[in-house]
Amino acid sequence: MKLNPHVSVDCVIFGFDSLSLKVLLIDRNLGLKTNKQTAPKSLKLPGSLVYDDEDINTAANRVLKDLTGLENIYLQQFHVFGSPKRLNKKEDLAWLQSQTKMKINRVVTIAYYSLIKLHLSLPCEGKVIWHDVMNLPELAFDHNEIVQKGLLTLRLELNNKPIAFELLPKKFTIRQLQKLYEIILGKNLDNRNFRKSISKWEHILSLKEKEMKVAHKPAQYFKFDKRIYNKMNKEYLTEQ
Amino acid sequence: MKLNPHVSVDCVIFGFDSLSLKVLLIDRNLGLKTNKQTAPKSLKLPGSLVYDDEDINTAANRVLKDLTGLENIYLQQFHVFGSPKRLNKKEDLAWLQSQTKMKINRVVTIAYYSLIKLHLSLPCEGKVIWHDVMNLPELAFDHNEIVQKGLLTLRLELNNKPIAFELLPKKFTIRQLQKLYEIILGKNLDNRNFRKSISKWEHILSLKEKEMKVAHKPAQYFKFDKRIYNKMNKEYLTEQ
DNA sequence: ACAAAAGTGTTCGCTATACACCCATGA
DNA sequence: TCATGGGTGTATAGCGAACACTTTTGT
Repeated sequence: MKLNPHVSVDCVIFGFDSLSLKVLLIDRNLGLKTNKQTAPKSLKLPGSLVYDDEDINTAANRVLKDLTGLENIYLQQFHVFGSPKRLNKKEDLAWLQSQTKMKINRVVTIAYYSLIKLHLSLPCEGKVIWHDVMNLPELAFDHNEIVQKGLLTLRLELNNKPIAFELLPKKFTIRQLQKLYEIILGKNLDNRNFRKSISKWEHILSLKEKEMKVAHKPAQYFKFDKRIYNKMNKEYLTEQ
Repeated sequence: MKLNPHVSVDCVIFGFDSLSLKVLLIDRNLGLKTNKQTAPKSLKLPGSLVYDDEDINTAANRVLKDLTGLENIYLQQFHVFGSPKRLNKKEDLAWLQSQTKMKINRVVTIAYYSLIKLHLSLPCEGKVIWHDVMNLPELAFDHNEIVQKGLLTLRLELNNKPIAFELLPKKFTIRQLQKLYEIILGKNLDNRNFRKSISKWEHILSLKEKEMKVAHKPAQYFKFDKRIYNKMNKEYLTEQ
């Protein structure tokens, strides 16, 4: 099974820690033996060339699984970056050739975004960097552009698909949900209006459970019910 | 300059003739000398492999220009089709190899959709088929799937971008605009409510001109003003 | 008692929807 | 004069936005 040197996938993996939105980055100098202390960080998105007989979605899932051990994760293609100038930085091309041991001229990359629950402990700790999605440093290739486009896509899809719940723990408070919306949309929301609108969403169920040991009125926990969501959504689509 | 045998672009080119939404197809048996009369139609979307040093957007524009002579046309990437099984039909693979004279294993294709004004006379008449977008016959490769996804994308973007005017003549009637919306959205709209809502769109200007020689009350012509649209849209985006 | 976040209602303007008739023209 | 599509207004329900205070807990 041979890697195709012309087509790759790159994953923008988002996570949410109740305070800010993070993106998973890899330091490609981390494994180097030389200059361990002094080597500058060289951050990039996780990605891979695609195998000759591999579906591109499978390739994106493979990258995600190899890195985090997770499967059946929300993962969606959002844009192709196909400029021949993508590899113009010398160090990027050099790194790619040394990694793959292939001669590489140009790579068209298909960008995916993925949403994972950051509070779960993953087997990739230490090997990866969760960086705040705002104020990213310069990344390899055109990866800054890819993250920006991914964030924009996330923002546009927030109102069409139940993606917020992919980023939150199974039980969450309204405050957490609102904070997540505020970060992704990039604006503050009115707490009363927010509660009012989600109280109409039948796919959000309140649990009996409340927060414990917090120095304020404890918040109610809620959960997302996928079955109800799908049922409602189906009705909505068919009545049009 | 060499074609890259792994990456292609395919274009779903939509047109609107005031009655139905059409898609541009090519009969790849049309040029064959043998069986001129009896050869079955073998329809496909226009597309091309990408040159080694060519940007993918440039490649899509090239396909469009070569076919229609048109430049600066609305053209947008919407999905990548990357299953290794895309070329599973024997006749598809054979045709591709004979066309390109290259050995081809798998091709990842980036699908674009494009909107053109069908009432303009194009240099491709006779060479292409404008087929109603509904009830398409079986197309080559996975091109049926590509058209369906393109149509879905068009539907979703209709409310976010001024794409309807790319399909209409420069001056158009409200009825034409409504008909286009109805076809793309797949449902009937109330004429009074439709007129009411677009009368609020400041980027649609009524012209002095009316229809002539029609056997009913002549309709007012309108035009789309891109400058006003951009101004409004900019204000909308910044005030969020 | 205080700090800190949870939770709760009302008003107003806008928008979506439903619905029926007269008008201008060519044939 | 008839057939054809153009063009018009009103009433209602629901939604989004603005806005301030009380409640519950831990310290």
